[in-house]
Amino acid sequence: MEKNVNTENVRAQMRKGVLEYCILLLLAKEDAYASSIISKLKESNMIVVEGTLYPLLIRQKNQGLLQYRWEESPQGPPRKYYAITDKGREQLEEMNNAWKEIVTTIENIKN
Amino acid sequence: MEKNVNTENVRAQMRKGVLEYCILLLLAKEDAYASSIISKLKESNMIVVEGTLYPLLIRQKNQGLLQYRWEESPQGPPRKYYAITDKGREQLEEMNNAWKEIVTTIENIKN
DNA sequence: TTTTGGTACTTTGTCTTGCAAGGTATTGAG
DNA sequence: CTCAATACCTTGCAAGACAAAGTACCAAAA
Repeated sequence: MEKNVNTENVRAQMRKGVLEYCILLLLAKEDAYASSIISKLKESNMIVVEGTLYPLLIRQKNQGLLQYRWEESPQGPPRKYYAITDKGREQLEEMNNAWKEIVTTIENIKN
Repeated sequence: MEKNVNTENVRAQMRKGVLEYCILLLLAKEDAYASSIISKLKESNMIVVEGTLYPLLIRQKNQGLLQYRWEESPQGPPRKYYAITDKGREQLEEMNNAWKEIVTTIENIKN
């Protein structure tokens, strides 16, 4: 079905633009490790895969937006819990504003 | 000013996700040529440059979403007027839905 | 007639980023 | 001691945004 492929592309592209925003939104509420972030985003229809998320988390950590700590898991290997930093919260503020602007812009273009 | 650079990056990334959507929204209202599209988007705070827009229009044309015709200009070289096709309008419908979903998703994540 | 300035379209090269696919490591159950 | 489940990480490819440079057309001034 060509239509479904197309539809997925369209959604995928829009998601990309707000992925980093979503990560910060989630981590602003509570610390989380990569696999749990993927689960949470999936619940919200934001499909992300490991190969996308891990590099993204590392990038945000390198920018000083996130930090992490290791925690034992009840089962399996230890988990890398990410937490948002003060700088991350500042960035999140910027993103909140940027998001509002984009939404407004789209409304404007639609008239 | 590091903050401004960052702010611009944030906005730029979000814009990317909706650029194709904005083009179709504009062309659904009236035909336009590249330079005028850039002007219109600039008015709406959607900064786009030539090197981004031209390949994008060509891509959308190759996908059958747009078609074009040449028109004389009152001054300077002729203009390539783009018009949205039926297929383009279908795609626009998909994008409208995708956009609504994304907005809803962000609201959900914010709680 | 040649130059200049404005308008418009196009291409090239670089850099970033998303993602599929494959890899490594830890733990507990059978 | 293997197997399954859970986690984390890396590599290689492809798409796309953008800066910068290039081409082309037209009209008016020099």
